[in-house]
Amino acid sequence: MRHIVGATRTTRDRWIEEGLRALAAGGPDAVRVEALAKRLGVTKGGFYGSFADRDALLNAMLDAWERESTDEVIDRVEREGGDPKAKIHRAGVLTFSDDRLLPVDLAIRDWARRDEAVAERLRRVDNRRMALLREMIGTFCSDADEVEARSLLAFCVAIGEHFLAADHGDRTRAQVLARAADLLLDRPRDDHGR
Amino acid sequence: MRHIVGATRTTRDRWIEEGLRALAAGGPDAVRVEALAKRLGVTKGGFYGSFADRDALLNAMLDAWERESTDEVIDRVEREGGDPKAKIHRAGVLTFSDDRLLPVDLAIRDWARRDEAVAERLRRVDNRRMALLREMIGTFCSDADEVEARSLLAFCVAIGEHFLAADHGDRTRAQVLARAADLLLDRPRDDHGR
DNA sequence: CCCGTTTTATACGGTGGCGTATACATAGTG
DNA sequence: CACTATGTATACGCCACCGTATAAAACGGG
Repeated sequence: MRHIVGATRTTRDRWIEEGLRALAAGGPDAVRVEALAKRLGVTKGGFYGSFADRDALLNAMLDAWERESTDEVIDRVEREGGDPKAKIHRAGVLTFSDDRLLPVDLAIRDWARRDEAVAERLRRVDNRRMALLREMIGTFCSDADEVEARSLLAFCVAIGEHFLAADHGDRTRAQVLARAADLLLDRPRDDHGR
Repeated sequence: MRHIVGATRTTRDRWIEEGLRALAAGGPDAVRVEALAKRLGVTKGGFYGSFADRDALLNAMLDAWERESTDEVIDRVEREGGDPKAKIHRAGVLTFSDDRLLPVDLAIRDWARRDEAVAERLRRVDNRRMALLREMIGTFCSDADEVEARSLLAFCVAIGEHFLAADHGDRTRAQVLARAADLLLDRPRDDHGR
């Protein structure tokens, strides 16, 4: 029985997609061949035609994620233009507000703490994102050390926010984040560069 | 055959301790009764005398962590005194530089994204830490919204730093963090409060 | 020194997961 | 229409893990 399909996607990609969903929902340990098969409405029979083993799937998932969360996001940000603050915001939105990419991103960050190969991939991705941040913040801040510090802060808050459970009294998290963004993305009062 | 022992610690605590080590090293899925037994030089036979099941151990681990990472840290910070900036730094050091507490803390943050009960505990802990940050930052910054924003930034960087893989060119991570701390913990130039 | 409590070793049944083998189905292509 | 990919179902052996049962050992108080 063919599933609904109608998709041009190869079966391989469907395993990867479902694998990323499982990763997002339960971490790498939740990526189980038989569980994915069930969710795909299939038995695991065909899996080993597309992948040597479970590990090959995990690698393919990381490949797909790496491509999607660098080239595609950066392309879109550059293509749609805007002022630096807007670009940073858009990059943040594309990466960290996407219901699909965000949970995968967070899961991979935790995974990277335990797996050097994953850490290496994450480093590539993060370096590209940091380069983007540096460039944007460099347009209104002339002290290179401060650019680096602000970039790190911006990146850390974009990620750390999701690992933080604290409340903010009357304020919403979004309100506090908006204020934090102002602190980081406004030109320093004493900056005379550019 | 008794092991080395000589410890006054009850067996229950040894399971918890080893459980936290496993949690730190591999996340909640790595907390396996038989694996812990092996590392304790014991078989799992006695485990079910101290705990109803694996889940009871996980809860006991969270209890121990919650107590250790709030009361004990906060007590020490208050007891040893110093100016606000020093206190914040000490709290950070105690929580986030401890080779034992830090990895557990990070693992629990990831865990909390998938388990509401864990998230609830984390919220309690984080709220106490945020209260401390607010208080400290409030001593040199009079705008309540800005205090909240800076506190969030400080907390996010303390955590997010460990989930970030980016490099900083010639600079070390520590150097960039020091500059970031300056940005967050120096009195605003235009603050006339207090 | 003895008895109850606690900790332990061992053995068992059950479950879930991986990877393999094999045979069936369903395209797509000449 | 065959013939060959490719995907699929089913069944198997294997291992890791959970929780239970049971009996032996260690320990501590009377």
